[in-house]
Amino acid sequence: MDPLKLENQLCFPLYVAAKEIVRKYRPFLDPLGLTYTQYIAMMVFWEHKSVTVGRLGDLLCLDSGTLTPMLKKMEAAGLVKRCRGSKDERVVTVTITEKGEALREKAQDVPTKMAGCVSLTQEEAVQLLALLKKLN
Amino acid sequence: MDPLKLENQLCFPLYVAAKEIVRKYRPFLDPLGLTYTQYIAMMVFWEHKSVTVGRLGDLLCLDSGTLTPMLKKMEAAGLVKRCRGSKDERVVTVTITEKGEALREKAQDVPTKMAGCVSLTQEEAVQLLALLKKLN
DNA sequence: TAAAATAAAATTGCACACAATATAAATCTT
DNA sequence: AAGATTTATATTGTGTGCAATTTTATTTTA
Repeated sequence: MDPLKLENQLCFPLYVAAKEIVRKYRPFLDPLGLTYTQYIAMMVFWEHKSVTVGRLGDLLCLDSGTLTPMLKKMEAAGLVKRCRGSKDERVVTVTITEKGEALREKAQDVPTKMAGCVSLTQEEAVQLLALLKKLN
Repeated sequence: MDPLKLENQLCFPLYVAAKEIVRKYRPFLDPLGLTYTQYIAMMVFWEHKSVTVGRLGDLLCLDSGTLTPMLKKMEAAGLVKRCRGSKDERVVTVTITEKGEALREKAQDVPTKMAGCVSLTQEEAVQLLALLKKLN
């Protein structure tokens, strides 16, 4: 068993599967005007209404180098507002707008549609989730 | 159970795990002068010596938009050569160089080092692999 | 309290990743 | 065989993703 053979890697199917899932989201997210990364950010906003950039980064495992430009685009799209904190001016708090809230309705059926694209049973999904968590 | 909550997503842990794995490779690949994507490409060259861009794209699930610039960098680094086919001039065949072959020695212990970073048993790894394959 | 250390975002630079389009060559079709 | 179609890469444009650095603000420390 050659450990430097592509087919013997664990990382590679993981890398491919992650890209594949994002790709499968596209047809459902395009009509909403969201990328996958913006979509998971919106999930945070739908749940918390308002979070700092740092907190968002912790939740999404993304740094400011990725988030700052993306949040500016989302602000330009009218989905969120970005405000410097008054108490601590280093902090930027991002808050969902009415338009962002409204998008939630249109996103409602995305998870169901995606579930239809994934050929795993409920049990397998749970198992996969457990293994992925253990990986981190 | 809110299907639009981040914590209820299957995709998100997958997306995070994939990024995390690539991140864990960095300290081992940096000394070789390879990125993760270049590393998996080198695995193909170590195995096949010579492949077309198209075939490489099939194996790595990457398109020419990603491969062409990367292969040019790898050529500039002296790891591979790119040659237009003489029989069919549309085809570009990429061939590993001596230097590319030599890099294999230095990469030899990367899989072992990585295995030390992943907290999965052999059995769990097999299970994960099966679930990921079913996902595609 | 002034200087040093720390912290939060933003910026910069590089490397993907991929859709869409362009280019050029080979193949098919009539 | 000329035109249409298909095929293999390359190019373009947009959007991450992250390390490293910078900027600005806060906190700690001497």
